[in-house]
Amino acid sequence: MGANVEITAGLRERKRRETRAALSLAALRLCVQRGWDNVTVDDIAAVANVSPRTFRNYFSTRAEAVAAGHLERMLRVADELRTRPASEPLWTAVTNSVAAQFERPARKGQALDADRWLERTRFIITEPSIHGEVLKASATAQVELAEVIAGRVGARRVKDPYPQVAAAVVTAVVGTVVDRWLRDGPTGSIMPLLRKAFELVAAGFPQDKVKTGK
Amino acid sequence: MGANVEITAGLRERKRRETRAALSLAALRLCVQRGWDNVTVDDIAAVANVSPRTFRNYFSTRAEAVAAGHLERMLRVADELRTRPASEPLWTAVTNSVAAQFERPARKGQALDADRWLERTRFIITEPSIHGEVLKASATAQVELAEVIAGRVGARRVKDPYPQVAAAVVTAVVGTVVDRWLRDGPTGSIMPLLRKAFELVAAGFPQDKVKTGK
DNA sequence: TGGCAAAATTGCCAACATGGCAACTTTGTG
DNA sequence: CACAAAGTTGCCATGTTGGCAATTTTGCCA
Repeated sequence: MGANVEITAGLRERKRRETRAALSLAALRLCVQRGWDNVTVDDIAAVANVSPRTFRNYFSTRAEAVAAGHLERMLRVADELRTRPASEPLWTAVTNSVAAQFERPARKGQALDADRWLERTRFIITEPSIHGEVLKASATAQVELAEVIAGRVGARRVKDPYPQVAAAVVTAVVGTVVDRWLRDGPTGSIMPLLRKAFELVAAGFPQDKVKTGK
Repeated sequence: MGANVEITAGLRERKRRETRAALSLAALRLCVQRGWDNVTVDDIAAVANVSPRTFRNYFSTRAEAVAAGHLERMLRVADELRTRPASEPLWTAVTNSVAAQFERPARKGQALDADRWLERTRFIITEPSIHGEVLKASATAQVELAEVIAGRVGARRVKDPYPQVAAAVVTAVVGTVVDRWLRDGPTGSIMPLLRKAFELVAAGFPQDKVKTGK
């Protein structure tokens, strides 16, 4: 359970997801374009072609709507991790799973997409008004992440703190690295930063003579 | 700079802090007592003896007011860490600093205080409506924590990811441990849980044969 | 000490957000 | 094809949020 919730469709469920996605996207688009303070629920609902009241059936706040994309993304990290070969060391697998969700979508032709992706990611991570919601979304996804990790390392006994703590660390590292990456002009790939950070984690944050790489 | 902001007083500043504290406390008290949904800004302002408009000069949302206590607490963790002997290993120092802020206040006589402290802590960590704000508060304090850690391990070079990542990990571990502690009937001290979690961190989350303690 | 500029408090208020309720539509199924 | 379940919408009462300007308090110095 929990793996691929998307398998089961059913027109009803599908439309629901579409509406939700449309609202979330509309919210993000408008906020990036006009700025957080210049977007109302009515605006979002209008763009998504539903009534303002319906918006509220899907999200209780604008912030939640905007952060929904981030939630999805973090859930995809967990999903990605699930598909990684068990032979891979945990932190390697995690690094790759995260990177897969935070690399620019250079795939489909247009470089325009990459720009917009960056613009949106930056907005989500940067805008103070939604920071709380974003962190909350991460925390939500973290639950699933913990389950995946538990399955991966083999839950030793109930109440083994390992999975929970490891998942929390992953969330923390991702937050820190993405933040840093965005600030220091996100020119290159985020991979090096991610790798370095998880190397630190894997090494237990050595305090002594140990030099960090080169 | 940053160490003890409280040294400098000035009547003005002092009163400001008092008012802020009074509002925050009033908010927390009322919310614990009546439940999140049954408390309005007006109620809080009334208890704190200021106008509702003044409340808004200090906090922009109820959630922020309630989470203010948590922010202070996390800042105290950073302050505490600053006073720890540099000889102490980082994770030991951190464990102690955190524990100092999350142990029940068994000091001053009344066991009543301990109960109320637990009740409030539980509310802050548990109530979904403020979860985002609490996480945000942690993130805010995390900045200071990173500075302290940087000073402690000796910031190698600018952009050294160590302090930021380590601080993020501390925040993550604290969140996870406190959560777990509260759920599993917070009968005893939180220390063992903290210690175990930071041992995991220090060990870099071993995946192989290594048995975790006893 | 008296007086004043800066800071804080407050009232007023318009625009939004939030969520309960009930009417009305759409969807999937037997 | 009829119908129960699920989804959408309008209506609306309460609260929230923050700008503006009037009023009061505070700290300081001549």
